Order: sequence, then structure tokens, then C-alpha cells
Amino acid sequence: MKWSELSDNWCPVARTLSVVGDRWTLLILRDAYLGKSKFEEFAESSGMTRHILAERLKRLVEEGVLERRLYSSAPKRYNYVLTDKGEELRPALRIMKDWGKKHMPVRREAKA
Amino acid sequence: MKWSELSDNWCPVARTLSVVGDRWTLLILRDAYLGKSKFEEFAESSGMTRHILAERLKRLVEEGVLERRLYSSAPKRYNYVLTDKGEELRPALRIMKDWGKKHMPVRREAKA
DNA sequence: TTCCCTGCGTTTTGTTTTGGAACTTATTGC
DNA sequence: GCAATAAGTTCCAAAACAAAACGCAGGGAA
Repeated sequence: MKWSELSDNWCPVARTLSVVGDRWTLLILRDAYLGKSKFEEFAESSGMTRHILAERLKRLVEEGVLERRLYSSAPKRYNYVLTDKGEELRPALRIMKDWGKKHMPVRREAKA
Repeated sequence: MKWSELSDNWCPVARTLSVVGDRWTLLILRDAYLGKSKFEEFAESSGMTRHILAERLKRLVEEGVLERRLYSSAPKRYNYVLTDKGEELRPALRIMKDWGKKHMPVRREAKA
């Protein structure tokens, strides 16, 4: 089965994952919960490539998890802010944060 | 940044996602929470290829989320059961289930 | 007015991962 | 011997990805 066919799965968990279950999307949400909203902020913080970031942001906007908002008209600049729908996933990330702290100690020092 | 470098990230969410944040792993956990434990059960329920399933199960065992257990010695058969560590992610899946029910209605009928 | 800078992406070029299907191994039952 | 079952493994083409360069619209400095 292809990943893209998951959005109409009978299982609500599967449908949720069809939006946020890929490699980088939940990391974007993490940054959004931390208050980040600009393309460059996401790019730097998460370490993902700009290519992938652009694609994921577009998808999250299409799905109504983020909203693309003009915050400067000249030059035109957009940022990405959480919708109510997006906010409602915050508790899931909190659980993952606690789980990571408890079960996934850092083995070697990472820079930043 | 490569996905594999995430396991030593400063952020506990990122470290958690380095284990369960890929396309299919959380679907395996969903099935485990529903009581499934055998390779064939996971394969059929999730619709993922056996190839990927085998890889993900191996990783989950390595990370201590599942335990590989001999349940038949002749012929040798193994199944996969949740550890305490694995159980502790259940609440995150529950949030995703509720979110999916609320925000991701099924658009067309999918077969099982 | 020529040049560099910032913010936000897009394109290009290889590498890695994935999907799909067939194959393997060990054992039981017919 | 022959099919069935369970748990993987192997192969190849297709898709996704990483890294880095490029594009573009304005701003500011020289």
C-alpha cells in the first residue's frame, strides 16, 4: 500500500498519520509550538532541507494545520501560524517530549 | 540533515521521532495496542510491505519498544510484544485517534 | 547604479528508501 | 510427495530525499 492512500483508511490514527506521520512534519509542528513561524526559522531549527520544508509547509497549509499569513507586503513575506486544528495535536507532541526525555538519552554531544 | 542523525538531537521530541516518526512505525504500534503481535497480522492490518515491516520491527526491537519473543519452538516462530517503554507511547496514539476522528473524515469508502 | 544582503522558496543532480512481487526455510497436515 | 502456514529475504524499478546552487523581489550601502 502506498502512503498516499492512507488518507481514506478506516482507521483514524492512519488518517492522522497521512498528514503528520512522515519524517519531518512533526518536527515542523514542534517548532510551531515553540513559537516559530518563518520559513528560515523552521529551516534552521529543524535542519531539514529547504526543498522538503517547502513541500511540508504547503501540505500542512492545505490540510488546515497551519495558516499562511502575509506579514509584510513589500517585500511580500509569509509566515505560518497554527490553526485551532493544529493546536489540538500539541498534547501528542508533549507526550513524545516526555517519552524522549525518559527513554532516549543523548549518547554523544550534538552541536546545537 | 539526515534522518539518522536525529537520534542525538538536543530535542527530546526529535529523539523520539528518530524511533517512531517515520511513515509506518506508528501504524505498527497502533496494531500492537490493538493486541496484534505476529508478523502476518501486522502485514495484513497495516498494508505495508513485508520488506518495510521487517525493517521497522527490527528497529523497534533494537530500541526496546517491542520485544521479540519465541512463541513456538518447532517451527521457530517469533512474535512482537510491547515493552513498558512501548506502552508509554499509547497516549500519543490515542490523541491521534481522536484528532483523526474529529478532523479527518473519510472522503470515499475504502475497502477494509 | 552597481553590488551585496535578506527572506522565501525552486531547480538540479546524485544517493537512498520504498513498493511490489517473487523467493526461502522449516514444519505440519493430507 | 504436495500444499499450506509463518516469518522473513531478495530483487528491481520508481519515488523520495539531501545538498547545494539558483531565482527573485526588494533594501541598504558605496
